[in-house]
Amino acid sequence: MQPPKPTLQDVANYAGVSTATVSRCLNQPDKVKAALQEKIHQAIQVLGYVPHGAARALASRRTYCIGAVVPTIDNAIFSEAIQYLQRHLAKAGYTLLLAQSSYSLDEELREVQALLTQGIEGLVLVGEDHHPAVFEAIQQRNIPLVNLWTYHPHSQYSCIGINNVRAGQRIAQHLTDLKHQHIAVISGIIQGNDRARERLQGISQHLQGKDLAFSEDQLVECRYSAEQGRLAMHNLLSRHDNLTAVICGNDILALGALCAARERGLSVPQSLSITGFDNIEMIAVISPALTTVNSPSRRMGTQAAEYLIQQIHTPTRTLVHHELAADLIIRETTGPAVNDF
Amino acid sequence: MQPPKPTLQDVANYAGVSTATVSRCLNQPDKVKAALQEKIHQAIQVLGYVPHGAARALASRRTYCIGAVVPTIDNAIFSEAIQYLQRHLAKAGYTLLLAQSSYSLDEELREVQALLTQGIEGLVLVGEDHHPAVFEAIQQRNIPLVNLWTYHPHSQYSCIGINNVRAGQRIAQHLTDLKHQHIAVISGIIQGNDRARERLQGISQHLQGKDLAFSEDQLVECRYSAEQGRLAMHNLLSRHDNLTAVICGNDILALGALCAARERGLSVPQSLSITGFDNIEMIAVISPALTTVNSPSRRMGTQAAEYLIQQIHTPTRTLVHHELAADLIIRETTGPAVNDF
DNA sequence: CTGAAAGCGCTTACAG
DNA sequence: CTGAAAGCGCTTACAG
Repeated sequence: MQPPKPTLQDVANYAGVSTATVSRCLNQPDKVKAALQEKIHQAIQVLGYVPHGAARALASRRTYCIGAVVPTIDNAIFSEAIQYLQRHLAKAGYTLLLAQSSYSLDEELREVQALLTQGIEGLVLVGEDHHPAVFEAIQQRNIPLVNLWTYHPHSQYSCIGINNVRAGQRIAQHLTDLKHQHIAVISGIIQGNDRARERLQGISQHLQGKDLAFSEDQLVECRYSAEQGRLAMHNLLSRHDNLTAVICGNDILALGALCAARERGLSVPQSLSITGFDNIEMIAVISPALTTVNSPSRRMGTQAAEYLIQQIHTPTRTLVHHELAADLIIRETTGPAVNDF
Repeated sequence: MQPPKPTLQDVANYAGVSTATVSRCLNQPDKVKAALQEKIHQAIQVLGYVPHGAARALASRRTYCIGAVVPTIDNAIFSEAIQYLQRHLAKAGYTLLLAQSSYSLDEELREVQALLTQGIEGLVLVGEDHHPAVFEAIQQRNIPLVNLWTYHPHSQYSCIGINNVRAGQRIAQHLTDLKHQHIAVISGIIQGNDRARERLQGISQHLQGKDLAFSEDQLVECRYSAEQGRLAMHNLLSRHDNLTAVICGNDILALGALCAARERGLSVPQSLSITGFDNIEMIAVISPALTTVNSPSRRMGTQAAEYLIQQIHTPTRTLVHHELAADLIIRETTGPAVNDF
């Protein structure tokens, strides 16, 4: 039924040359006479030859694979970044190996080890916090690493991302500028998520700077889903009757919060302001359009690819600390506080 | 600086055993004495040994890799399916290799060839239409294949998906049941997208069955983005002043269409009904909540994993044709037609 | 239960 | 420009 898959040896035999020549024809065509190339390509065509990647990788000590592990692919900002990362890597002849950590650092470590086994030549992770064994393994193999969505100018690892503390401060400031004094937060799970932690820190710092208390009962942590955001909002609203603004950890959460406000007959932004984070495409076209902070996902993907490719091509392991803008995008869900209690 | 990465040989030397024993210890631990296992694991620990996947794949002729190529990862239905596919494969010890085709069959072929080079043992694609060379290559290597999002009971390839023609009919029928007579369609690009083509076909068939004309000027094709949907809607609305319903190719397009209707002061569903497709999470929590058709992405991902794993474990190449329900989900964007012209 | 040895399918100095 | 041959790091009958 199935003829065993042809090997490079088969191609060589068919074309009447050595395997070395076929290999060169594939990898360094300029070193092979045109006439032979012709013959060889014909043989490849006829036999339906497809190179054996593992054999090639073993012999050449190159895999042309880059690994990435993101918390989840099922979040527009990550899938966008991945899309651009992959596209950019492909242009340079690299393949992206993608894994998910589900926001668990232990899971991330396991995925990194699997990627290492696959022979990745570069790695992109999300955030600054990782299992120590990740750093060890990467360093031992001298593999370039870049952390996305985080910016720490003095980190000993490369990063391309945003200043999350500042982003948190900025969104909080937008609200205090509007005279809000009773502000709550719906955050993603902080555990294992340094971006969420730092944003919350920024919010908390800003509020304290304004002499506004920010205590535990003004915070709800939940998974990033619309339904969770909706429940969290109901929760907050029934615990506090004086809230005028709610900061959400991402846009999906904010959409759920918006839904809850609607269910309670609270108009946004007249009686309640709501903010998101990420600026995913669709929140601009809904009504009311969501005030949010832009997450430059595509640029992160593209720049991560550029950095890694450059690092692979040059032996020097120079770090990069690149801060991208996290612009506040004011739309329709935030307005002046109504402090009529 | 960097000690060269340790090989299995190094581990064997350090533990004072042969490479065969280390290999067995890793792959068939029950065949190795506990005392030796202890020693070997210690050696692995100390040396920081990570197996060389390419060498293993070459020697064992197994990669434990499954390939998938989807049009784009940046679409919730595909990323959800991929997420579940990956999770399920991981449980069985398989790694997912993911690629994107950008809705191009030629690009899909290139990606499949790259995956073949990587040594995939199974393949999942989206849709029924693929480059002939894809089928040839897959067949020559006797690799199990499953097509997602499509259901054709007599296809010579396995499929797990929905009946797109029927789904199109159903959504059109929902509208004609509501007495709509002037219906337009905003579809994704049909070229290279058999799902979109078949859904459109279903819509068109149903309308013709009701003696409702469906001509070219009632159709706009565009990329799947909110902004494109918005523009398409404005386009349709300025060309036709009697439209009472618009069927959109997916939820994102529908969100854009909803935005355009709002911009023109048309209330939905009072003066215009709008439908989506896919049932992505967030469209349930916005207002008005979108009427749509459910796309069982997660189940497709899970079932594809199950099928491929089973096919890899058994030599028989039995086909599966699995139809999943594409339920119509009626929410707030559809209502009775106002035929007051 | 363990080891010696062949071999998986390529690439790459080296020699010509 | 081309070929013979070694070797990449594993696995797996085979023998003991």
